[in-house]
Amino acid sequence: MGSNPSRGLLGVMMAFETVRGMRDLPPELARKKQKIEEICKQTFERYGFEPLDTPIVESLELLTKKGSAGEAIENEIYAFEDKGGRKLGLRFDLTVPLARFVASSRSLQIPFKRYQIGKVYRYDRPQAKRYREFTQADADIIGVSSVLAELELISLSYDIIKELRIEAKLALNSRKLLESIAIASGVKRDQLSDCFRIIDKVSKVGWDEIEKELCSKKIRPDILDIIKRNDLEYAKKVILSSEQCDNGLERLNDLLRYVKIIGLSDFVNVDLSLARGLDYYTDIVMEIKSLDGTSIGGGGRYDGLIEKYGGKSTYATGISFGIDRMLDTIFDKIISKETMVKAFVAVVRNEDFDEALKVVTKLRSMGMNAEFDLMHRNISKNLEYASRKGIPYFIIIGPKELSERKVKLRDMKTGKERYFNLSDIEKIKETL
RNA sequence: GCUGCGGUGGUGUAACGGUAGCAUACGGGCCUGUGGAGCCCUUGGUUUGGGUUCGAAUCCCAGCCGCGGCCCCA
Repeated sequence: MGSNPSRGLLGVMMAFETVRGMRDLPPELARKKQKIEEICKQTFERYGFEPLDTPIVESLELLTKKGSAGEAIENEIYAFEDKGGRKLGLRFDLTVPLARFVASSRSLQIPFKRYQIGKVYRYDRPQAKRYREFTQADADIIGVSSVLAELELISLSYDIIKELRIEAKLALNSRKLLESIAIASGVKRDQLSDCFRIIDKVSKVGWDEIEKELCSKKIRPDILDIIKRNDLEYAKKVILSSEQCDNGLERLNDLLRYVKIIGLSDFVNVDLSLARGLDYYTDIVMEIKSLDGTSIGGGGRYDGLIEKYGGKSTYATGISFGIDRMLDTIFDKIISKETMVKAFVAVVRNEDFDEALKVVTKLRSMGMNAEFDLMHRNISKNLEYASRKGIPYFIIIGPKELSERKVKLRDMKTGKERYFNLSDIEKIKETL
């Protein structure tokens, strides 16, 4: 088919489909996605984060600013020119727009805690769980140097994961520490970026494979021995014996101590191989992985980014959740087969239809989600419709009921039926 | 952007190079006011464009889309 409408043999117009890498969500999935977003939003707000809304379109210059996201992601930017010849692009994350906002805000109250849930775009090869348009939920704390900021992020991550009933763990590491270990084991400064990228793949390809890769790039593989142990005490000894000073170890230990205090030690694992791809991370990095290994969120500290966008040097740390990834992993764990519709109103005879209209209007004015038969189908079909759609209550208006100025309310689950007077429909809502 | 595999109604499947069929979903009907059932009926398909052939879902080439890998990442 192709993304343009094509013509079949008889010149008949074929239907459009979504463009490559983008998808429609049918009601069942859209409902779940909304539910996930809602949980994120409520959690963020419970922790005192405020919403920020920024444009999807940014200047290409901002998005490609060197030293921010890294070269690799530049190839993934959806870029285009507008009619005025301005070079623009679609945001590939929510952190860069935030940094722009902060950099250009003169009077931000610190700490600035903001959240944002929105679509982002990356022009890469679509595969399962990889889309060119996807939704992220971001929470960031600006202006705080203490790892208490990271603690907040970890804590809210736990709350979200728990509420979604996803089985996942949070991996934690420090780029500074990793850097110190690398330098101490003979990796040259200009090899760090490559080195980290390779190490980050361990869980995917295994130790032997990355050792080969390191060697092929002429990077000394000694670092692997340290990382393999995944032992902070051992790492400490290695670093202390060299001349690395600001190694991030202390901060990582502080954070772990706090994590223990709030009882999340089981949720958080130190993983010395965690590096993460984006270049703007400077210290603590974290990643949330579900048990099947897919990454559903990640983040870390990016203390240098805001300055790069013309602001003053500012501490910053944040986390971002991949809503679509969560949606794909949850799939049917959140049972939301029921529609938001609470009641369906149907008549037995068409001539009583006006009464149904009045009743449904009344229900809606009370704030109740209600539907009625738009198609004049018979009662049996309507029951079937309501049943399949999972509407919990069915209101029947027939000659028997009307002769007593009543309606019948049927509980679709139990089959129990009760009568209500037409004059006090309000009572229906109270009793549900 | 590079690379391997794939593509039949909405969904799931069948068809030696020779009549595109089945199931399910959707829509309609019956059961004459109580549902997820049953019976009957309708609609709807070979990803697109070329080529080979008397004849292509089937073979060849290209595009599109999907899946996996590289790259990277949510």
